[in-house]
Amino acid sequence: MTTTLKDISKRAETSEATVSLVLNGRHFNRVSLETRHKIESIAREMGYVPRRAAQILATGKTHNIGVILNDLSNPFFGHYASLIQQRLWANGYTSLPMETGACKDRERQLLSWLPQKSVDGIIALESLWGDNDGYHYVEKAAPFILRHQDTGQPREGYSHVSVDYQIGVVQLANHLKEQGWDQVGLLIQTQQLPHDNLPVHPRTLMLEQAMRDHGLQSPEQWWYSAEESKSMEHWYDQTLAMLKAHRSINCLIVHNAIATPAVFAAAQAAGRQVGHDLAIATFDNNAFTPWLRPGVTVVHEPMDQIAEHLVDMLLKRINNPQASPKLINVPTQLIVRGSTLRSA
Amino acid sequence: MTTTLKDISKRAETSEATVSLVLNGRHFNRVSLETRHKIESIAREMGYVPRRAAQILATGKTHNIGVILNDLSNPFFGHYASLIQQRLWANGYTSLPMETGACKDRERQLLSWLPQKSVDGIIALESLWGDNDGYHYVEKAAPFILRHQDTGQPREGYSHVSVDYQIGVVQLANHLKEQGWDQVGLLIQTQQLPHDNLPVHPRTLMLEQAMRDHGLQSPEQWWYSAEESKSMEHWYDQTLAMLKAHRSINCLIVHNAIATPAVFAAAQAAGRQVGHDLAIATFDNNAFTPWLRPGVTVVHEPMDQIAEHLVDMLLKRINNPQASPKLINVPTQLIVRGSTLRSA
DNA sequence: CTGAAAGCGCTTACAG
DNA sequence: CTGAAAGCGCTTACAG
Repeated sequence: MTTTLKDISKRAETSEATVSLVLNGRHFNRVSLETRHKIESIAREMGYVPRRAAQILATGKTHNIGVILNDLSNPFFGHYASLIQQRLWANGYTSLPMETGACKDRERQLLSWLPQKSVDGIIALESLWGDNDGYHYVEKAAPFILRHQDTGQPREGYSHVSVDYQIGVVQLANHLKEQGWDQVGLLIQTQQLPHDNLPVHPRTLMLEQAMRDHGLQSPEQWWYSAEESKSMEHWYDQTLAMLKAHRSINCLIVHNAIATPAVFAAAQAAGRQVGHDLAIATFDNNAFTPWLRPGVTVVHEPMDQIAEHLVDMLLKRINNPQASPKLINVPTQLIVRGSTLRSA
Repeated sequence: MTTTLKDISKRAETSEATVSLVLNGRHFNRVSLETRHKIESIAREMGYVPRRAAQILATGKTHNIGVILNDLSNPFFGHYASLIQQRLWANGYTSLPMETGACKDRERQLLSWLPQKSVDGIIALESLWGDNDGYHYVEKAAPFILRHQDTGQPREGYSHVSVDYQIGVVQLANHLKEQGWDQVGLLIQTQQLPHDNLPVHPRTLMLEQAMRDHGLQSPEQWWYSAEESKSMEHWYDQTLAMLKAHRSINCLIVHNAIATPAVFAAAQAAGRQVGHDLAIATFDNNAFTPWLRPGVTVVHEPMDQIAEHLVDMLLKRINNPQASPKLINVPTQLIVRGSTLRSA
């Protein structure tokens, strides 16, 4: 049916080995120009494409990279998936984006399933926090790089890119204080509904600390589970309720830029005017934050740079597995737009 | 290193064949309960995971599906990637989302590369139109399903889901006419910069026809290449220019919902008020269109339903390759929101 | 109920 | 410069 090495070798009246060498460009002084041209033209003519599975089985290299992320329909992760795929492709690798759906069990399942199945390495975009020890065992099965937002302390046993929200969050608190926005309503995300020993998102902890340091008050906080945070209605309802219950609030900090259109709508419904009597700031810059009116102030992580680091670190690790794990720290940056600027 | 069937068969004192049968659940009355339990417990204990490549080579089935799409960072395609991945997964398949970057050559490359390499079938989300004949040859290599937006005429040689924009576009023209928005500025996307025999997007053609049928004027049109259409600045600049040049325009139709925040901003900059002296409508509903103020009227395609069709048709075709190709027509629907409603 | 054997399509020493 | 051969780790008739 489809053509194989053997087919080509027969027609070229040579051995499979020679065909393999030629087609993989591993003929230096090893194959005569004549047979080489012959093989190449026959391969082209027969439309030969090597069977991946056979190559993988023979070499032990898949040239596949698993990319673990929360949800492809979220443009934040979609953008990362795109950046990573392009960079991997340029290096001869294929990326396999796999969704966890913000489910820790599913993440674990993927993490244990992927390495032995069909990838040479794994990049994980941490969207679930707490219980970091779960990552330890992965590196034993395959090179593993994690992007996370904890403070940049080295973790044992695997490489990681730490996105430093400390910087951006302090810039934000400082900026809000300067502009006189001092009563902050927090719309934050957690992993489940709040209870005793609830895993709080690391950047939320940093934010609270920075606010205390700058004398910002927080009369009210709302917590969202990852599940709820997908519902724009939910953000709208809760924002509206918060603004109605606490007239003193003059600033909203939203965990995720995706939600800002609903938050803007709620502010309008509450009779507030963003930039006049209400500031709004958020995380995770995206395509529309500059274009809402007013534009949305954002603590931004440099996604292009991070994607490059993730890929480059992983490929280095694949080529040199016994090197010790590395940590790269990438600073975030506050982008100030109209939503936190006091207009006259 | 990692455990193989042979390792297990040795420890269980049986043959690889028997181990394979048990671990694949193909023991009916063929393996004794005793050896079966023995094998299962040893496999668990040794943490056995089958090598995919070996299975693929032996069976010829990859259980991978290539999903060809424009750009994962675009939430429209990201959402499709997510829906398709979940449904495939539920059926024991893995999806490989692959970006074309809106490049026809790249698409062609993927289309010829994937089948023989590592997939059992292909789902393509057409984002490049014209030159449809290019798809013919794919089906010969692997089952192939296309989602496209042409009129729902059967195409030869492969199955497809035709998203019927005719319906939604007529509803839109009708609605605009009713509301008295009759001077329409068109912000449309094309594949390259306009010239003689330029491939116009099928739904643009339908829209123009529907507008003529309803007596809507179009004093100005702007065309965007797929490349330009990624730039929000571009949409903003061009919208502003259009509104300034043609004061008579009282309605904008935007090719892609992604751009609407920039279009709204431009309208504001031009001193226009959406819902009062300017209507805005668009295609491809997304998470924020309901939440801009006013909400954005949209011609919507039912993505969940389409994703289900795509996956189900493909799996059927894989299981029954000699069945003749099918066509499913899915209607679009107009969702009316404030952006096209005349407010008092 | 179970095992020996061939085969999937490559790659890679190795021998010449 | 080239070929014969082993091997990657499974599955699947087939024979018993």
